[in-house]
Amino acid sequence: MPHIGTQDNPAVSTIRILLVDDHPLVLEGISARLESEPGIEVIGQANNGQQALEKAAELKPDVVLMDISMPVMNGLEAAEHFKNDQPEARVLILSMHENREYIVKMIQSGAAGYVLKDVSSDELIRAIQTVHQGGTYFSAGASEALFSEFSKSDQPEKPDTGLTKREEMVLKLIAEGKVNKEVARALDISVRTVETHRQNIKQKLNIQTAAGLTKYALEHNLISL
Amino acid sequence: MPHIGTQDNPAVSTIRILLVDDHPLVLEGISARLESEPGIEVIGQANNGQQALEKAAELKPDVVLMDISMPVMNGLEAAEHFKNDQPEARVLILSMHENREYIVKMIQSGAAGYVLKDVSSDELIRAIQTVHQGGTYFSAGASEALFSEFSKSDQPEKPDTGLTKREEMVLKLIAEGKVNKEVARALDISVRTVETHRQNIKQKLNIQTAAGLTKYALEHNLISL
DNA sequence: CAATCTCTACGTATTACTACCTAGAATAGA
DNA sequence: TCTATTCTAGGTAGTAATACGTAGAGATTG
Repeated sequence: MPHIGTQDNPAVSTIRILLVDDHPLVLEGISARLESEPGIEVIGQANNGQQALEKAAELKPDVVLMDISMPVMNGLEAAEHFKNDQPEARVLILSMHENREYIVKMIQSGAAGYVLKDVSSDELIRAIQTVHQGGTYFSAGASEALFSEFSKSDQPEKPDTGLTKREEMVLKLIAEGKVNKEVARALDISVRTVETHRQNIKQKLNIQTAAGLTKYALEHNLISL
Repeated sequence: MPHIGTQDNPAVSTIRILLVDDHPLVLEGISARLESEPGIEVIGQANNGQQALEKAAELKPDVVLMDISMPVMNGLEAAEHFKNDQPEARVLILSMHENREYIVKMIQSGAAGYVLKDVSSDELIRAIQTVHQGGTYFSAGASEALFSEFSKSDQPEKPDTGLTKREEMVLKLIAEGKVNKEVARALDISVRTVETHRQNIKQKLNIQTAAGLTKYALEHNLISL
């Protein structure tokens, strides 16, 4: 327990942690490891979300290190409550679920980070420090799960559009909002040629309108917003 | 400067860093600070994205710490190239831009993290360690910018377009690829009215073409892909 | 080398969109 | 209540896009 009036860590204040997990063993293990770390102090433990909220209200932890799956009140609900009732507390999720949905939900519920249980204790400590400083932390597996779609969505599959290069080029320019005349100028070809391309494109893609073309181009990442 | 052949850090291999920034002063400062950190080694520097790619190909850094705004080839483009050409290198963006668009784009371009230039050197080092271990790091400001909408994203915010409800409706239908006649039928109004709406919309948004309208609608979440 | 594909370009007619107006009815706000 | 806004609708003209053709030059390929 913290004492007052004597010399504590001078410059860096200790990060006060509330540990929440329904497995006593996990609780103990992590607690022991964290306690051995200077600058980190485990000020309390809880077995479920309900308890966590109560203890947090009393202890005012800096960081709440919490599991997701728990009885009584799971990490998701608990995170919601933390966001509303005790926004000062930074919630760091410690989970074994690598599921994207989970992670996104946790973020939306206000969690500041998400580490998988397979991380090293060093990494866990780094995560704690990060969220304490206001940052966001995702461990490798989590960030992968979280951003895999995100990042792949850049140029995912270039699914064979059936369009020729030239047609794609024309489509791209049209989708960007250029009129035929401008496209023609840009590609240094006749307006009629552009029209021909345009027609062929629409025929190939079975699209009728200009707006449809733009939508198509966006869907297929020929252009970006 | 690094030496070879003598005792380096034994268990933990050194994190080899390539620093990229177009400001020599920044380069020097960060480099000096990082060099003082055990476990981190600045193996090279570059002034722009182009150089960064070349040097990286040669030096094979673990982490590329890179600015966004640079001449010749900016961080965004460079990150793209890294993703494609040297995916082993983890790209950590060091930027002063707190803009959400920037951050999202960087992630989509394959960056493993994004730290604002106002972070402490301790935090920067933590970020480096994080991305090196495969994690994702966002500093406080960045994660805030990144997830503020995300968290709210239950209803993906509708920024005031200045359009009336009816105009939005028309715009939506147009953006979906409907021609005026279809819009008119859908809303049970005259084609002329749709045309009027269309004109007003274009005037309000300062957009000239139909394709532009679609793009606008997509950008502003009036419709989704 | 003939067949195919791609890119280029034009003709003609029709339809759609655009620009720039006016204007009435309904509604919301000061 | 007066006013501004919104939604409705139209006139007139010009510009752009579409539909449906044809067709030559150049590259690719079986």
